[in-house]
Amino acid sequence: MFSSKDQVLPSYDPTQNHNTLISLSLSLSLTSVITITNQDSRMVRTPCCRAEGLKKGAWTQEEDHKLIAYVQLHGEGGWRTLPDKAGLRRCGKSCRLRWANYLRPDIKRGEFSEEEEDSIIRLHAIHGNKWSAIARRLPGRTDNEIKNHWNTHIKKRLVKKGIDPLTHKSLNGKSSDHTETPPDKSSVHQDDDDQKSNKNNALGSLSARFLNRVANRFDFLMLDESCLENTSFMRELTRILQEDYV
DNA sequence: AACTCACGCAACCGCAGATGC
DNA sequence: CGCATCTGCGGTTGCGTGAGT
Repeated sequence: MFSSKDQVLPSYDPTQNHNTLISLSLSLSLTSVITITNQDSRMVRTPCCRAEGLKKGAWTQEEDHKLIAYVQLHGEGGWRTLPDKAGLRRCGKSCRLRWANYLRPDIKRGEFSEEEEDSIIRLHAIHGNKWSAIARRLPGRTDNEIKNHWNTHIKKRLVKKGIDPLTHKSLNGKSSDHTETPPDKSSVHQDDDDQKSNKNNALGSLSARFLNRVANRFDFLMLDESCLENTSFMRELTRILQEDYV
């Protein structure tokens, strides 16, 4: 049931938030709509790496060794303070990423098998671009790796086969219900403008990120592919959001 | 051999949600 | 309860490399 990621990261249990998620009302989604659409009022956050002189770019062997040694000794977590303690001139975020995507001992390197690719396609049909959710179900593969593989290989292959990688339906235009079709990522910024100028169209042009968040909140309900086919579910969701938003 | 282009992948960035105080 | 900080996630960028000319 648990992926290797969960085993390696005992402090992180993706299932533990479900009760919290259940209690979240759709008004939270409304908040998300407003946040997404109002790019101009985007909150300014302090950069994660305030200190100057922090190294960026490719990691050296020495840095890798330091990070591995530290994590093996102290475990994961405390990424903010880890660089200082481990003697690394790196941002904590960068350390976490390096560990999670490259240094973790359980990471499976090398080409994706056919079975793995099939799983990715199937899981993408259910979860969309929720790479971490997909990664949890593919032991040894990281979300970053899966995301890269999807974008560089699988997506192209599906298009070649005449399958829309976003909807997983035929590109021949058989699908007529666009309410369940996530928007193309390239249209996200344009969509934001549309939403500002036309409130009624807001729901039809939400960003993929927002849809993913909504999907995430319903993750515990969407346990199989039938949910994807369940257009009434999507219509109901749209209706609820519309009621909240308008 | 030199140059350009396309591709793949590691790493970065900015945000949202979780958590701590 | 509200604010600040930390962590995780998805989108994006940019560098290295190999193929093509």
